[in-house]
Amino acid sequence: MKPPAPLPTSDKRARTRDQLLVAAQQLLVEQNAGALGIRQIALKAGLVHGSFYNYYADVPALIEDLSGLLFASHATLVAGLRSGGDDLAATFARVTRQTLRLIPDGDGYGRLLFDAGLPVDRFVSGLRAAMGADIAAGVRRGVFVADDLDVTISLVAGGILGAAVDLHRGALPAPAIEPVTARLLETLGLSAADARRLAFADVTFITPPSLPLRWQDVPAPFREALRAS
Amino acid sequence: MKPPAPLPTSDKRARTRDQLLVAAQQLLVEQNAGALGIRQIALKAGLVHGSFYNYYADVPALIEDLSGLLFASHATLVAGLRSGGDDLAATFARVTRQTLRLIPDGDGYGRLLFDAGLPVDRFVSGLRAAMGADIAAGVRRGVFVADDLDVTISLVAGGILGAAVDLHRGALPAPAIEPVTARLLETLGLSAADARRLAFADVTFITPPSLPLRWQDVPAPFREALRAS
DNA sequence: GGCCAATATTGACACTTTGTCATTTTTGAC
DNA sequence: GTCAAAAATGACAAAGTGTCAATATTGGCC
Repeated sequence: MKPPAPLPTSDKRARTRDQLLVAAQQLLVEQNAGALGIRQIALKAGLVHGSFYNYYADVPALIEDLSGLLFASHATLVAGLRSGGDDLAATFARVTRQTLRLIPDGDGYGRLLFDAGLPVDRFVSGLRAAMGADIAAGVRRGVFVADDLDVTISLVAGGILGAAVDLHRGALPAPAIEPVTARLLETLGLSAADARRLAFADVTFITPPSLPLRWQDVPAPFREALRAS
Repeated sequence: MKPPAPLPTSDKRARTRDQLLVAAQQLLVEQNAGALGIRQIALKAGLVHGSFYNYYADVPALIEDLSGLLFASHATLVAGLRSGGDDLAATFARVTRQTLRLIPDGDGYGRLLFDAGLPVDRFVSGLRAAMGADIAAGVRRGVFVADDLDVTISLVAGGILGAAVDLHRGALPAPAIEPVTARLLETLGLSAADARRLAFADVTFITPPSLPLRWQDVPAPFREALRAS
């Protein structure tokens, strides 16, 4: 079987692995991660099942890489939002709003995160770490007030996750994103007025990367820093 | 209903199914749900793998039942706490504290919920529903204040989940449970002083059911109401 | 205690999937 | 254009899944 021609190119390895990841994401639209099979993924990616093992040891290994890719993709987005200015409260509001906006009527971020059975540990702990650092910095500068920092971080990170889950389920409508952001800012010690002002401020949102995600679309510095495995 | 049949009155069926659930819980101490095999579970329960199919269609079906059992077990616990009194704020504090106490140094509730790869959807949405009803009732009675009920419920439910995750990971120490409870009560509109008083009140905790869980240990009314499929 | 139908268990079977690997094909640097 | 390294292939052994007719067990009834 044969012949299709020699393809152009350079990093064949990276491209083939992305093909596997793309195939997995397509299958995850209709299946749970637990139901994915090596044969299935490989065929969808245009490979014979034996070739899968050139890239991953087994399906969980691919799933973990996909989960890392999802996190890297979000981290890239956040980095873009963060570079806007150095007002920590305003940055928090921007990041929170844009993150929550990814969920509801979506290209499928919500499904990937909450319904597909991916391990979201890395995502959640990464979110907590990044946000924890920002909140701690805000407290040091006097922008935020928190008598018990760890408790505040848990509640704020949990609140964002809870809102995301509810947005995905339809238990919260999309217009609730700004009120949620405002109340989180209050939890961080801002006055109700300031919280509202920041949460409802006009902002231009960065367009998020569309699915399916590919490592090749992740800027190189992030790719190297975050592709753990 | 079966019109023509001498009905079995034994609980052998229920006992064997509980054996399968127990075997699965034992295996989940060291394995992910995705890695469980029918043969493995059945052998551990003292059966041949073919017998498994008398009880569940496949492993995901058992896992779902286990997830329902976990929720039923918690719901039973909460019902016991709730019957204490009709002060909604005090009840909220009791339920939150006892729920969070299950997680950290545990018989394994934390692992089962957060690490074993069980689908926690039912648990999370059940928590949200029960808590949402209580919060709404509290708002109606003037015990709680919430301008946007859905937002408040999302943030409070998410906060509890977030704290549970962090307790399980060790990012929050067990003594943080009461401060977390206090801040959640503030989110519900109580004054800082009232929140602290309720969150730190002396209470006698009900001892939770120990693992492994069995449907036979769930009181009959809850068993019937919650054993979905 | 012993009988009997309903029910549970068994083990063998066909089928699917996984993981390995020697071989063939493709790639891209020279 | 050549060639060593890298990737893809397909056939295989091993393991798991799901089915089912046959066998064993259970508990109600006398």
